[in-house]
Amino acid sequence: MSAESKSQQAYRFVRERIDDGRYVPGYRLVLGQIARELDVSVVPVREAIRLLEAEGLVTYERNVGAQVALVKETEYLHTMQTLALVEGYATALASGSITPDQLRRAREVNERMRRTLDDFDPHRFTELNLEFHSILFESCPNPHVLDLVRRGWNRMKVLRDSSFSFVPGRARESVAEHARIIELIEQGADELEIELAARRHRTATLDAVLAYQSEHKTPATDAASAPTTTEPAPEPGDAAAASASNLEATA
Amino acid sequence: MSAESKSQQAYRFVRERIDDGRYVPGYRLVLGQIARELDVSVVPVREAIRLLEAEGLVTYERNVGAQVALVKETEYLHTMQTLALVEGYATALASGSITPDQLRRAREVNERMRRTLDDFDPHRFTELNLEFHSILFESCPNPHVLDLVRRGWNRMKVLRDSSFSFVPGRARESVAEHARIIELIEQGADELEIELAARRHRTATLDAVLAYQSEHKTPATDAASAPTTTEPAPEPGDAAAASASNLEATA
DNA sequence: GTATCTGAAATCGTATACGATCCAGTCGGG
DNA sequence: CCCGACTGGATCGTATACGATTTCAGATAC
Repeated sequence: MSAESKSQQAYRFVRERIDDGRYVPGYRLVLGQIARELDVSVVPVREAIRLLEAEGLVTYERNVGAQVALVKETEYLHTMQTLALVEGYATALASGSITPDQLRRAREVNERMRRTLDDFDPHRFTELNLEFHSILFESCPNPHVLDLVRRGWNRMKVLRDSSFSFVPGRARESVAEHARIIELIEQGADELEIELAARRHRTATLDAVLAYQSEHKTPATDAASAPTTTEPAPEPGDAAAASASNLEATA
Repeated sequence: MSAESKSQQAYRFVRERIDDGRYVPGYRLVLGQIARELDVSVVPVREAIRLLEAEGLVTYERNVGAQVALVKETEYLHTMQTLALVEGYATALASGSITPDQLRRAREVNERMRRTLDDFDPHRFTELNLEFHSILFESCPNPHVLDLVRRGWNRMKVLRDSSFSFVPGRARESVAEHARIIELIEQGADELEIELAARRHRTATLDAVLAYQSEHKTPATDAASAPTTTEPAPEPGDAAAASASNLEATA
């Protein structure tokens, strides 16, 4: 009768909360508690948690439990680097079969991004940015690569609260680079050229973030470098609290 | 007391059998049966199966069960393409911090590969090939990328029996390309240059496979195009049988 | 001969139960 | 005062049990 199994239900339940920030990094995921909330038993919840672990969204220790993954600065760097790689490639692969309508939509979204520059809203900008890039690689014929891109974006979501990714002033350049990429695709540039342009676009953001960071807080402390010994993890009670601030513009 | 949990035990049990070919693609994985073999209950087995599903090694359908993933020709192409991408990048990233000892080992392994050419043993060649490439990217500083490379190799293992990947005569070129890559790294070439060389090395193999295939059996039928309706899946009894033949040289 | 129905067997999905493990706080010895 | 052993509570890990779903063989109708 039920369209989805309880383990899938549990997966979506937790996943949703990680994605939108209700479960912040470090939040402890207690099987029994989640099971009670969902009115299911612990077995499907456990299964869901293990899947999330396999995706890298939560960490897990035997007989101890799970928590939303805590990430370090280097983790952010590596994720972004990988995302630059696969997304650039996906964009290049898709460029061969992109439709005029997709190009039109991409231009339009980028135009909307440009218009937000005056009255800047990082949250909105990030949303549009995701939409823009999605359009560019949505006709990528290799589902493997697309899957890797999705993973990269998901990972970035978890990193949202790490406060590494906000760089004021980068947005304007970003819009210009978007325009450049569209231009390359329109004039039927070489796939490798498109790939590298898209990759550089992401790498530039990464560099900007790192530069901004080393400029503003030189010690550049890792967030939660030793999650087991020190305890920066919020307790079950204040999951909703620590979120809702600190938005970013990973453009 | 036990070093590993039963779910991990079950995971390794099945994984091992998929990797070495005892469970061929299409082999039906019955929870209760595996549980009895391992003398555990079905719960940890189920968990293991779902993890394997998340990795793409098995397919799963609700209330029906799991089987070792059946792959099509396009799947092989996409996997190889993705592997070319991430492995090339991993190699380039690692080239910056590669040690003289690693370079020496790589040269030595490639030399061993060259010596097998006269009395060609595809199995041995493939082993050495894996070792060669592993050395090149083992000092890659980005664990994400390395993880993607590992996934790619694992996926290729499942594709082993698909008979797409054997191309006589390609081995010699492969050894030469290996030498070229080492040369580039030694002379401190640009990272992008190394990346593209390593990528082309893989892409060339892919092209060779496709060419060989279209030349020898023009219809180019997909293996098991509709696993649900037609039933090419071997039954539990003959798991050990269909394997042990048909080795490949994915070089 | 083919198509459809039906019931039993096989298999899956999850609730429940209970032992195992970990953690934090307490107590006693040094 | 500090440190190690002890203990209670919380949580995890898995065996077992049972209902739900699928599959398939055999029977029946056409």
